[in-house]
Amino acid sequence: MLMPMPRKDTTKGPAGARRAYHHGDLPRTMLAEAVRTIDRQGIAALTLRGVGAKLGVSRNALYRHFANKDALLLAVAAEGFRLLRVDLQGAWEQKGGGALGLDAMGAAYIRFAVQHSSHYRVMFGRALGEAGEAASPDPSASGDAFGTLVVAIDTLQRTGVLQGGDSLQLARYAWAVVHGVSMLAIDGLLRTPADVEEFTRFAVARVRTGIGA
Amino acid sequence: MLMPMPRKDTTKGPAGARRAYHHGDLPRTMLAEAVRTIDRQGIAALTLRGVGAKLGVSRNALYRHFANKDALLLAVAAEGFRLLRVDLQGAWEQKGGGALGLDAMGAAYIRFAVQHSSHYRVMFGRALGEAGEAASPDPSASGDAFGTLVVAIDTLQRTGVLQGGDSLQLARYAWAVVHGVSMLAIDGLLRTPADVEEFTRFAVARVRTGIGA
DNA sequence: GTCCTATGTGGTCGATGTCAACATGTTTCT
DNA sequence: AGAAACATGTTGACATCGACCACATAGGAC
Repeated sequence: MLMPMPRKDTTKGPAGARRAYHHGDLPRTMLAEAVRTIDRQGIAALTLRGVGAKLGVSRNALYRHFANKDALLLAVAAEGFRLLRVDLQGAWEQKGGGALGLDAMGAAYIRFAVQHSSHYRVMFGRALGEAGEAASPDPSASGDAFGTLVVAIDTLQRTGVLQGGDSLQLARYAWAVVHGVSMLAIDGLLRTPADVEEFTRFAVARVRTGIGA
Repeated sequence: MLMPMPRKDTTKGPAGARRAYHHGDLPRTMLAEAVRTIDRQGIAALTLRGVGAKLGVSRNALYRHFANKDALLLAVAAEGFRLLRVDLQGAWEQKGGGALGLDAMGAAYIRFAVQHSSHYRVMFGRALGEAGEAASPDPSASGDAFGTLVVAIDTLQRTGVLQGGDSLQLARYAWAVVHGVSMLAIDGLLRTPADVEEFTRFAVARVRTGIGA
């Protein structure tokens, strides 16, 4: 039962592309299953044994691809930051930058948090080792996403769309707002999706006013 | 070893004040110990056995005062919301309300999050049952703290200090900002206390601009 | 074919949350 | 005062979980 994932395409593709030993890219599958579990039952319900079982694989299989449970969560967070960066960048570019681009980034951020709430919770929920320093994904992956925002704001300042001043401070402010809004949305203080959308528009507009666009 | 806490003051105070059966208000002591542990080792390191040991009391003693571990964390969160409400109210009143009062509330919020980061993480970290509905302390205790903010903003609108509009939206916005700033501060993206203070001033000022004071 | 490495499995251990049964201290009722 | 009722703390036991270990198997290198 549970069909050991008949994905045995032993693609002997070009050099070094090692894949499909026994199972067929377990790491990615496990990561996806972890996210799925968190989505449906919460972080607390995530168990290595459970992930293995769902994939028709024995418990310890995971240890060949992740150092431990924290590493798995860390991978979820990293994936989240990567996806977030892509979304932000996409929103910015689709609007061709400018003030509209900044607004779009804000909306995209919040939309990401709502749609990928599992990723988002892991990214910021400190479910990982909360010793806090070495384990934190912020400097590396988060930096990518945050960096996207900094660059955007910096661009707006140089093109005169935004007032001058410390671009890092402004970026931090924008980040704090969208993050705060995301938390409110995820934690259910904004009931309906319509509420979320309306408040998103409200907040994004206030940021523009506050930031001086 | 571990001295069973020689706090046997059998205060037979006035009516009904039941206390000091065996230990001397274990519930409060346990709550404090839980916070202390989280402060020093993180939420993940909080264990019922550990709390019991530190208090010179066997593991299950806790179960006479809390339904389970989640209940203990819930109590921490509830205490946090209570303390936060007091701080916010105090800041508002000390400045005699007005725009200055609102600024003071913002600063007080962030200061609370930084100084009581353990409480704060539990309050918003979803370390509790993340099924999310029944367990959430938001409607009750958080409502108290959030309500303080709503009342303040409503007052400012009626006295003409603040522009009109949906006071609930404005309050949500302010909340989102200070929450976002708090997260940045707690997660170490603002290195020094001076950084935190500076960014707090910056953010509070932007909120005022954005909100239209 | 043989060796090496990558990958998956089962055994086991310690830690943990929780339930049940019991022991002891405190209050209340008569 | 004595008994009954209750509050509080303890020990025993169990299931679950993360993690380590030794072992089995698959795939490629030579």
